[in-house]
Amino acid sequence: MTPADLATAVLDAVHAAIDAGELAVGHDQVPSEIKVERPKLREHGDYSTNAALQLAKPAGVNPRAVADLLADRLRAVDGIAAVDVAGPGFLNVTLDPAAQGELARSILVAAHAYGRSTALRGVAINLEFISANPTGPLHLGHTRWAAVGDAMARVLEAAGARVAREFYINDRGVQMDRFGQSLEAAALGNPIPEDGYQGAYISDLARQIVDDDPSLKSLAEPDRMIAFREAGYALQLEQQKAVLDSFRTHFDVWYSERTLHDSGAVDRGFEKLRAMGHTFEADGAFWLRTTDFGDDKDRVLVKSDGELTYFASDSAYYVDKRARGFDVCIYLLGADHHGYVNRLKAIAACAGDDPEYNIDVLIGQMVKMYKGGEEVRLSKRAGNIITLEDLVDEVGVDAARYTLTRYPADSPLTLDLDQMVQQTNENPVYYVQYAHARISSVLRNATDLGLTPDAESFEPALLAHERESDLLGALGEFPRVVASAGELREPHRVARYLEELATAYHKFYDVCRVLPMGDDPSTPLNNARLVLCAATRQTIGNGLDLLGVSAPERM
RNA sequence: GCCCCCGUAGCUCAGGGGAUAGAGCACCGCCCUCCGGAGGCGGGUGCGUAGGUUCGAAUCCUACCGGGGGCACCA
Repeated sequence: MTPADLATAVLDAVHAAIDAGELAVGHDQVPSEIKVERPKLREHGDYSTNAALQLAKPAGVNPRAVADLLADRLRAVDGIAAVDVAGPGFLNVTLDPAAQGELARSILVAAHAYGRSTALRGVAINLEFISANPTGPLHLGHTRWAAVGDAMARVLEAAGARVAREFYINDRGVQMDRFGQSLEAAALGNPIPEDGYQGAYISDLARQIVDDDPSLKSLAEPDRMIAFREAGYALQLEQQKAVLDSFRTHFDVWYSERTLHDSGAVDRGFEKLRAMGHTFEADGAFWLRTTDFGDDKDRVLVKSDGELTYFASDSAYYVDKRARGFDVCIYLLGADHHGYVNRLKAIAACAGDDPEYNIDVLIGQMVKMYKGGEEVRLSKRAGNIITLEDLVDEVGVDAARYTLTRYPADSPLTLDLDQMVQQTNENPVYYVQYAHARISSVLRNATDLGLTPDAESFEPALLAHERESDLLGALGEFPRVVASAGELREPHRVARYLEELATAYHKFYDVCRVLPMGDDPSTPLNNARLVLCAATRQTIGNGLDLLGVSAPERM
């Protein structure tokens, strides 16, 4: 019996009690989602629900009275061994060991599908993240979005959504020209312009461009700057793609801002917004009246000199995404963009969409990194940056991805690089991976003994040890964790869950012998525990996969 | 000035209204007669302050204090 099954049973009991006239509430007053959770304390049973506490008020009765009558009905449910009423009116449910152990078998049957759901089936989601300028290497902040964004995509896919990972290339505007000028200056041995890019990678890039085509240096202006700009753009974009590829973050769409303009999407976007009636002209400029929808001021789309603003691109881009068939557009932006949330939502509203559903703007906070007791600055301009590559070189893809995804993206993060390097073995990712490798080892040894987890002859009632029960309880949480991680756009919940699951396994392993001792014959208990091991390995593997972290069989 | 985020153990951080608030690191002990000790077990006067809502608040609301970030016909 899974938590979901139990929630259904509780709900059934509530409705039956109403039908029997024992509860004076309407069926429509019953919450559709009954909360069933794992109590912290063992003596509070396997599961606990506050259903009675919630129903007491509308029923106008003492919560314990409600709990009592629900308890009577639940005791009759198959698989439930005991129901206690505790505290103000909690229902503490203890499952029949067989009903609980059955979960292990069902996990083996579901295999890779365990944890997946259909909550978002049929929903097309556009998930945009990183979206760096193609003017430099990806830094630590981008790395966080790479890890979190990709994990989020995987979690949403696990809920049944169709997800496109999209990278918006900011390849238009004055930053690109500054980039070109910087490369040009470096190639010619001139000082880099004041407002240019100062990083050491600029001279490397300039050298490579000249090596590829020495004739660029002798071009006349403005062709020379443009040539350097374009060559640098191509190389830098290629480099970003390569490094993201090595980070196991694969984008489905690389969307160029230039393309947005060249394809007429901007005109189409304006057309749409004009048709919805939220644009106006004033002071020689063309505006979007975002104040109609909560923005603190209206925004200019076309400046009085005829130039488009960046906001014009944002607007057109959103309309374009929707026109490409996406139901929900999720943006993962850096903290420095938080002022954009309201105006992006206003764009959606101006386009006639529901800003509470069609658009979701998530703000990720900064990553600070300390090395040698001092903060490492992350400025792309300053040059002293930690890049995605640096981080991966030092700690590896698994540790980097895991460490960055185990925290909520909206909380500022401080990492000590020295600590990550020195204490690599202490990193939680190894704790979780170790559990997977440990189980793999047990299963390998089982194979050597001619044993294999057998779901057919599996006797679930044998898994009655406290540590086995705890482990089964942890395994049962996985689908709910994945579902809530998707709903809340918080993939870190999966990582935190895996740490708990790994702990439950290690504790089980410590006191429950899985394989027969010495030359002892294999017993049904050995098989039951092997099935439990296999189910745990499957769940850890599925969870790590959602984070894009490998599940090693040996370490 | 206006807006957003954050204040939880010595440090880094989890905790979507539930019962006695947790983990890792650091520190001190203990556990290998066979499945991986990268493990397990024990050791703690912590929710910034003050109100409010609730049967119940770290969680929701208000004010204040402290830290960070942001305001454009920039990109």
